[in-house]
Amino acid sequence: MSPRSESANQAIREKRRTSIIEAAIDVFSSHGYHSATINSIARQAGISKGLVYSYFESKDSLLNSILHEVIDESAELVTQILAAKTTREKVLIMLQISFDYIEERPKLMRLLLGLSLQPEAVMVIQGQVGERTKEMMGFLEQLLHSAGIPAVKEETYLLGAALDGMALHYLFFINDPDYPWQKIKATFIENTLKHFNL
Amino acid sequence: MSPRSESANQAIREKRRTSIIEAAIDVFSSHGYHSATINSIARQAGISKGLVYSYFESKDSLLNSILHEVIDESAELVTQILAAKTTREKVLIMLQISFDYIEERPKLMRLLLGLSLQPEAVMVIQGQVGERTKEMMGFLEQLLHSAGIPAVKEETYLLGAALDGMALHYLFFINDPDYPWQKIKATFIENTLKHFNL
Amino acid sequence: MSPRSESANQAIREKRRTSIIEAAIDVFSSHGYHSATINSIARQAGISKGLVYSYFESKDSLLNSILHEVIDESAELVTQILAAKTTREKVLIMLQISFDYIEERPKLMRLLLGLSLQPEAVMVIQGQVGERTKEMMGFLEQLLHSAGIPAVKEETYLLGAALDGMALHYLFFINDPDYPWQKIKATFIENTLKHFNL
Amino acid sequence: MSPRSESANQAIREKRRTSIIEAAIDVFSSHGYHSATINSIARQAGISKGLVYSYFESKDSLLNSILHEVIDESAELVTQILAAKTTREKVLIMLQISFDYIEERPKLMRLLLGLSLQPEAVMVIQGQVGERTKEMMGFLEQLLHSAGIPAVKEETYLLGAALDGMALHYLFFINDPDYPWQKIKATFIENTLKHFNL
DNA sequence: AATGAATGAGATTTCATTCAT
DNA sequence: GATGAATGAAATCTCATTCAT
Repeated sequence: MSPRSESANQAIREKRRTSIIEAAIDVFSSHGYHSATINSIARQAGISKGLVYSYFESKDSLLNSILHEVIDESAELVTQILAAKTTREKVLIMLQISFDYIEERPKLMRLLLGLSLQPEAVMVIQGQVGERTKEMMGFLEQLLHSAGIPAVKEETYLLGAALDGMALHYLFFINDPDYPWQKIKATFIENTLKHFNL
Repeated sequence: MSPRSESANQAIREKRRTSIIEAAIDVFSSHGYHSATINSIARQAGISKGLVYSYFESKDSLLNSILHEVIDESAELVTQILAAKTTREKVLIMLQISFDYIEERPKLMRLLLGLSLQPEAVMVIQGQVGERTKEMMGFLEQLLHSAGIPAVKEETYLLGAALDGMALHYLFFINDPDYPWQKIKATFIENTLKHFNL
Repeated sequence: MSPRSESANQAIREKRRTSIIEAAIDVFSSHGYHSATINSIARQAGISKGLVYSYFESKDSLLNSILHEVIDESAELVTQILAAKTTREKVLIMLQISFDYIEERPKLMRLLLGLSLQPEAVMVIQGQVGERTKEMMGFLEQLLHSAGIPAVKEETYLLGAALDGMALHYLFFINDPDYPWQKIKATFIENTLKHFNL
Repeated sequence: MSPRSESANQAIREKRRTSIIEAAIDVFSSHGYHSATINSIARQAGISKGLVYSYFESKDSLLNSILHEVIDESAELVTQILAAKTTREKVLIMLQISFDYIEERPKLMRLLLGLSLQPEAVMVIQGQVGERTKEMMGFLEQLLHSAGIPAVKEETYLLGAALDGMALHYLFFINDPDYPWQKIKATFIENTLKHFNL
């Protein structure tokens, strides 16, 4: 029989790549980058460890690829926020998107927060997580500024910190049945709008 | 020469133990628990690898001991807060103590936040960080409750999340000269008191 | 379309086989047998990894085939030498053929010399390189003997060693622009003829 | 009991270092650098593989250390040759030392010859083997020049090649009981002196 | 016949832990 | 009590070989 067609191979590779990345996010997230082993990532993806290296040069490069995907995704989300008309809507959508992200990609979120805590440990990352965070803060500042909020700089940092704190707590308590996430989220949104007089 | 007295020995051991724990917090904090090596901890403490094992059974047990010390320290801090008279004072002192802790023990803080993000990574820890966090939240709830704040549960979680978010950001931005930590802190305190009508 | 004729297929296979062998000599020679990968040999031959295995059972067997080809080639060369009439001519032709071989097949030469230095490295080879060398020495001895050279055995070994040393140096210095290979070669031939009073 | 004294440790380390280097020369020599495994070197040295890494940063660095030792040794030998008075003596001593080296350190010799054949394979080495070879050639040239030999350059290369060829053959045939090494060596010396009219 | 995705044994390297001194 | 030499399990990464297509 003839060999697989070029496009069939492309499809296989694209699918595998995605499944490895998902598996890696999962394992990096729960064990941390260094404790996670390529073997467990491969097992999680249902493949052999050798195959991981056919898709990613190294463990470092695998993490790097994940971060690049994240950054690309983030950029897309920002455009959604900018599409809103009033400031109130912009802030609301921003909050909504943030919480959606936390809820839909908790593992990715945990990975990013974990990496942001160990700048020296994971050399490869270096700027990347920092860059993304700063861009986010810049965007937030612009948003608040356009709403005419005084003391913008401090308020930006405070809002950013509050959002990251929410994410941290969500990840920490999510399996606790007594944790009233929906209510907390609603109260947070309410408090935020009120705080900014929106 | 006469042998060192029993009590002198004890004092030396205690001092050494503390210095190993400090070194471990330092190294665990910057490299992460897994990547930190006993060798580098020993070097940091100015002693030999072998001696670490005369004080702590294993790397796991060293981390465990750190956590116990932290928990004991926390308990002490709580009593300070309870000593205040008015609710406003209690909240103020609580905030002050929290920020002092973040500023004075950034490495410990980073370690704790990192551990809280990776529940599966270090089996031994499991409950401990969680226990401490929950105790903190309970205490916070009690505090807000005594101040007659409505929606106490949500507000407690929100305040806790905000404080952890502040810590996360402090650790992340602390080396950035443009980061206005003092102003942010002041604004946070102001906002919080205002939010609770204190 | 009609299927390719049997003989056309044969021709294609033969050509392919040769191209794989040439690629393998190239890669084995520059990286060493162990470090050479089937992948790079396939790439060098312009085909896929899998196809190499349709021509050769294994990496070992590929090396083996190379050696067999070499041995067959050598045998041919020997007949050329024997065709010469006088001893002087025989020696001259032998030297000429040796140097031609070194110059035209430096990669093969490097491979053979390398293998001869590592008897334990590649089990399969074991005897083969040795056999060939001994045959060569036997032939050389016969040649010198027929020229009435005294102390034939030692002189044979000395001539063989000198030729191998020339090859070794040629391979080592060939990229050095100051290396006067042509002059060295001429002087070697001159010295040799003089040494044997030819 | 008190820990080992500083000097006792020094002695242990020096001895081990030497034994690892000897084992490495042995294994590198017979299997080639790439095929040789750290495990087999460790086994040969009677230690665990981990200990090898306590003495040498990497396999590369182990090879590097061997080469440095070789280069240092070579320099010493050269001084011995220069101590001789007449040219004849110098040449004789040079030959003697060369053959002694081949006979006493056959494994090292095999390693060096093998490395000289694979300049691209063993990156670490890069210049080193080449440097040493060129220095040797330079020294040889000087020696012949001082003896008033015409066509010095070619004769130098020829003598160098002959010596390396002798080494190659010695290593190849040494286990063959019919190989008359002593006679070959004597004839070589005789021929050489005669060739240079010494 | 031809491809390259996939596997897994095996190599290098790291490091928690032990133990002789 | 104190040191660091020594071990070996485990992690990262490579590559010969297989096999579905």
